[in-house]
Amino acid sequence: MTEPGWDHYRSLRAVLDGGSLSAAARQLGLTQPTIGHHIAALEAALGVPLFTRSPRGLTPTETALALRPHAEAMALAAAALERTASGGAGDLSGHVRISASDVVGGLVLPGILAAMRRALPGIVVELAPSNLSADLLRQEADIAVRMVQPTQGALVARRIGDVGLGFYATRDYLDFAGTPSSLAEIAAQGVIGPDRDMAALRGIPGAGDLAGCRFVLRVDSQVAQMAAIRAGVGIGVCQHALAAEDPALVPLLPHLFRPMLPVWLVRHEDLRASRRIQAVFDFLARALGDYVARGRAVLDGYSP
Amino acid sequence: MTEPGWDHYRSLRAVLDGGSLSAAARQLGLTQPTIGHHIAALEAALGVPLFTRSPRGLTPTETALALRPHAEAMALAAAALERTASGGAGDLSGHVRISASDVVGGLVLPGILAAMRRALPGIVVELAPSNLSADLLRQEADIAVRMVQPTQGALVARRIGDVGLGFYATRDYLDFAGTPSSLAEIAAQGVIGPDRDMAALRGIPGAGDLAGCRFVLRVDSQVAQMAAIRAGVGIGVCQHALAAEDPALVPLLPHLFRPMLPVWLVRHEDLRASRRIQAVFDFLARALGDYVARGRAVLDGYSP
DNA sequence: GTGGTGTCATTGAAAATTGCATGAAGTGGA
DNA sequence: TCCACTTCATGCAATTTTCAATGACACCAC
Repeated sequence: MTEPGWDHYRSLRAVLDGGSLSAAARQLGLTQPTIGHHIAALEAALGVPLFTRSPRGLTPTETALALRPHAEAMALAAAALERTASGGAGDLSGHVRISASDVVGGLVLPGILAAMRRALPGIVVELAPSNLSADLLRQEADIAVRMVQPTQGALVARRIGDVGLGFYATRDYLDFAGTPSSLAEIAAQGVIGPDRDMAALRGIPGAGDLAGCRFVLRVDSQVAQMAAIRAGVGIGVCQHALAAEDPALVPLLPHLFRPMLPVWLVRHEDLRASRRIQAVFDFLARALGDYVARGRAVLDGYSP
Repeated sequence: MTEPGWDHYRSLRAVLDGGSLSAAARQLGLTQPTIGHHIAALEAALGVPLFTRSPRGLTPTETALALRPHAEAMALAAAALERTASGGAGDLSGHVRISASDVVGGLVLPGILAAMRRALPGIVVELAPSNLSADLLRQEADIAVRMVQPTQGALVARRIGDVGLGFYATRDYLDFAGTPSSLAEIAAQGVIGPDRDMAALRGIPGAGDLAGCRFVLRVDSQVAQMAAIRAGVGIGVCQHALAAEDPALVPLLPHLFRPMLPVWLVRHEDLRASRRIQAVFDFLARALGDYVARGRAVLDGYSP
């Protein structure tokens, strides 16, 4: 048994991903016989078949499925390597992959990234909206914005501050449904809330009140919640700094209901050597700091 | 720029590891010109030099150092893949890599593994003693025994139970130094404790008393602590089930000082498909459960 | 049924990779 | 000073890998 090279693992991953030799060949820019050779070589080295051939593709055997997670891990590491290599690592250009929750990624970061485009013109950002937090250690992103404190040792985390949340609705909606003047009235009137991801609520200190509310619309995507609030569907929860950008939104009882979310900026410890990632990290830290401060100012503006 | 294949990354890693083309070639079973070609190809693809050549090897540039962690991650994933492939994944043979703290790996597991050798004769175990806990997500091990609850999402953890700790010393030592009859006397007489890794103490519930003690010997390795206790250096902390195996060891105040450590068995969520790892996991769970029960019985035996 | 589209397998030729042998150059010890 | 030993670089031959073309088979729509 001669040890197969890493290129063979790449082919294996591509076949597992595409479901056929041809698809894998297209994905890798090779040809179908080449991939076929790779798989055959792997099977010969292992002495076990990895796929059952059929005229409409390859079906992985149990063995191949067991190998899959490791092949995926290799692919992620390779992608991260290529990202790092994309700039000279010494100069400030290349790709940086940022992971953030959907609200942050969809509504907060765009403005910040626009400014970054001017400050760091060589940087190409890949934005990965995701609510999973395991993706940094798996190399799926270089930098992450998180609303919970990271607990893992291999990560470098910087606490940016806290964003305040509050109830908001459009003026139109309130004219139609009435403006509630207590938390009980809000609970009775109903709010826009999460669907299956009730765990999200538990993570928000001070948001216990929400759990007892009647929900008039349930969506897990907070971007969708935000859109629903803006469209006048009802009352919902949103970040103060975000709400302040839309003059149509009216704050409700900002002094009775004031949960706060911590904002953490996280990156892998090993990525210290990359000036590019450091630069992006620092830029995001400053910009998110401004964002957090803006939110605080908005909240202070609602004098009791 | 034509994309380099994964094999080139493997060569890069080997050169970073070995410090020269020749060393890398030896490591990979290739020849020096071949590795030279690979590095040259990578440099051409990146447009940046990765190494400065010298007659006594290659010195990595900053760029190469930035790529290193990702190349290492690929190597770990490849090693994990090969481990998984080593058995048919369907049958119960092949390599399994287990990570555990030094006491567990050095003193507890050997007995268990001896039994496993009979129960699962096809399994080859690689034991990696390490106190770092990040190594599961990095694929450095398939299964880990941990004394803290894992916090990460992608891991499957099973709580085995709690092991009790207590003060022990040899009869010889106590005859010479006197047998303390209170925690204060132990603190005054001095104990064998950790060196720089004081953080280890904080993780042990109920071991706060230790922090105030005078230390007569400081070693971070708990195996070394154990050896020192056995050799009659002084009083030290050790697991009841372990101490019970050595008739020379005498328990001290087992009812006044009784910290407990949780035992967790952890594996990667993705490795569900591997019957081999599942079998080892189950075996370890049972055996460690017995070990924990034995410790409890020992403690109960010390009637007040 | 029939044509179109997808798949994998096989062939032999072209292209790329690898290895061998050698040269040049620096280091350390006698 | 010279020799032994290490390193990397280079040119060329041999091997391996890759590709293009083709055949065979299965499925779906018409």
